[in-house]
Amino acid sequence: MELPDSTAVHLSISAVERDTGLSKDTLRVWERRYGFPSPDRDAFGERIYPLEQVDRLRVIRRLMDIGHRPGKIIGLDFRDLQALADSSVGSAAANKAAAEQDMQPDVAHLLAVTKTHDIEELRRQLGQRLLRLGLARFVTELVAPLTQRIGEAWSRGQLEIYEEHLYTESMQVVLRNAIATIPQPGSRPRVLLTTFPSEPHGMGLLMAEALFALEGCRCVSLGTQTPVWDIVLAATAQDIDIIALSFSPVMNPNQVIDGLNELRAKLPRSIEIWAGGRCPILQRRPPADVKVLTELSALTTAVAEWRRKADVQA
Amino acid sequence: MELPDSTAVHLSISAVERDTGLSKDTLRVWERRYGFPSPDRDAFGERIYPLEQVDRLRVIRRLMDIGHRPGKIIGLDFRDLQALADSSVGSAAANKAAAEQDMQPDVAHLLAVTKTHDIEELRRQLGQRLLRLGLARFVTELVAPLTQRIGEAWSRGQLEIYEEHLYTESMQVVLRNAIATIPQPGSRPRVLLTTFPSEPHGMGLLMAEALFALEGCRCVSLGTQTPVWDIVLAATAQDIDIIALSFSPVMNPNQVIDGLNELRAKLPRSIEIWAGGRCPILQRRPPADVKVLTELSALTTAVAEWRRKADVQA
DNA sequence: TCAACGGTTTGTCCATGACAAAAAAAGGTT
DNA sequence: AACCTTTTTTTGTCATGGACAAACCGTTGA
Repeated sequence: MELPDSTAVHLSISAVERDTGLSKDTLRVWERRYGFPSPDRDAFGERIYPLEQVDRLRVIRRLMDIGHRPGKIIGLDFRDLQALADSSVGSAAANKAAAEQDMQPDVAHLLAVTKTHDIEELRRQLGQRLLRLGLARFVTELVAPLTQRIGEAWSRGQLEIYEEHLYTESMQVVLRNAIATIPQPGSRPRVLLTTFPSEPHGMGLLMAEALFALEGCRCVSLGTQTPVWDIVLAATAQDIDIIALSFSPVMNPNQVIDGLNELRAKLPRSIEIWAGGRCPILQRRPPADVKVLTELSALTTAVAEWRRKADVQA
Repeated sequence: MELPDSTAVHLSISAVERDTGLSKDTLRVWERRYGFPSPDRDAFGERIYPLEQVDRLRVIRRLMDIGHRPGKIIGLDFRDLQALADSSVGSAAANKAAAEQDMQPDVAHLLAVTKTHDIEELRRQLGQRLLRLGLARFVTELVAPLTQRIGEAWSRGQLEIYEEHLYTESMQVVLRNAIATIPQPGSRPRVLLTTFPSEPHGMGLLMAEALFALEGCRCVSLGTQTPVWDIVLAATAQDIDIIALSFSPVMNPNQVIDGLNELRAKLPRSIEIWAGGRCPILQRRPPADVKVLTELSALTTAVAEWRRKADVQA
């Protein structure tokens, strides 16, 4: 497949912002300070970024999420970045070998199935695993790690966007179906699930909803991308106890922190905020008065703890 | 609820960007040109926006989505804006009277139920209607008009964003469940469903998927917001006959046209593009070689026609 | 009725300067 | 060596003001 015309292999600054998550300001200031990226200019003097530079920016972005600082890594070439990425992923989570060895055979297998584009087969296998493991283990042991692998594979360029979409859609169908079969008791806590406006990924929400529902919580999902103020409105209108928010690694760290602080300030103290998802900033600088769930498996105990506290007060 | 300190009732420029969808550049240039918004400054000389101005910005944004231009409406005060919103929605579609008179009793009833925030009740009633009408009529006669009303009510400010989210989520659950029960034959045409990157609304896709599936088509949904190039990749990889795209009224007309042309250019002639949804530009200036479905009900006959053509060629 | 055309509106881009907050480095004490 | 405090460096975001293409609007002429 060919890409003949030059417009196709260059991206505008706003396209790069969208694709990398780096703001226009940041892109310009990096160019000024570090000399990278070094976009060409079109006939109007506007920046146009070659695809290879955008790819490199994505890797840099990913390394920064792990904790590296731009000044140190921005000069490295693609090969060094890739090597650093591979090694850092290991050391950061202390699971170097885990990448291939510890990966559940099931996870590896399903990752492979995803790459074959055979959706029927993928969906069938997912359904099978669901029945075998039960919903709780299905979510914590398979969906969570598999989704993470898919994300990693995508950001390494090993997976096309549409393949990721196919996976997400299939998995959503399976999860939603499973959730629908759980009877909804009117029990406490009442949980509101959603994401911030800049977070379009809904998979984390579904995983959380499944686990909350299994614990007998009353779930109210708003879907993705709800403005902060509307989260407040919905929480009060629906008599909510816990607001569960999901964050993916691609979210702008500042928006995460600002949003959480703003939400906390506008919300009555009695409503708790729980934040989950594989977003680095949450672990590095968790805001006060927000419960950060590092692992999905922590959700069950957290609910139990909430109930104990509620009983004491009552 | 009190918000005593000044930081709480003011938002930074990035917070306003997040909440209104207006870029920082736009916010600054409006201030320069029109004198609105007119944010205060904090101790460091940075803009801080009072909540009331943010609310007004949101209304302006809504009106612009309908087709108004900022220069004309930005000077109006809140009351005038509200009035304009009311009248515009009606006159634009030339269905002023229709708004209340022609509305199916069911649609009106469910709109009312949505406003009560009682999701269980809403979901129960939807399920009931689904059984009574059957999926095809449920989609064309109830979901489509109801979704439209909800959108209108929202743009008139009669419905909060979170109420719209609640409706969307409930309806999606019902529709997805219904779709899951349809057996999937391996039959032609194979249909790929998705939206362009700037179109986050997935309801139209679900409605279309339901109808396609009922016609015995093989549906492959990518969910929302797939880049054009990935649509091409997916279509070829999945051996697709028809690409079905959904557009809501809020989509930027240029992006609609540009995207469709780009897609058409990159796609083999044998793959058809069908575009649906209540997007004005589609009817005013439909691009060549793209089938525009004005009404959902036209989908059934369109599929029949496609099959006839396919038979002739075979 | 429609198409072509000039004027206006509007969003986005650019360059450069500034500065607070976070991180790292340096220094001093137990 | 371990720990706290202070300085220095790094880094992202904000501000200003100028520029311009593309979209839009109203008008003219066929």
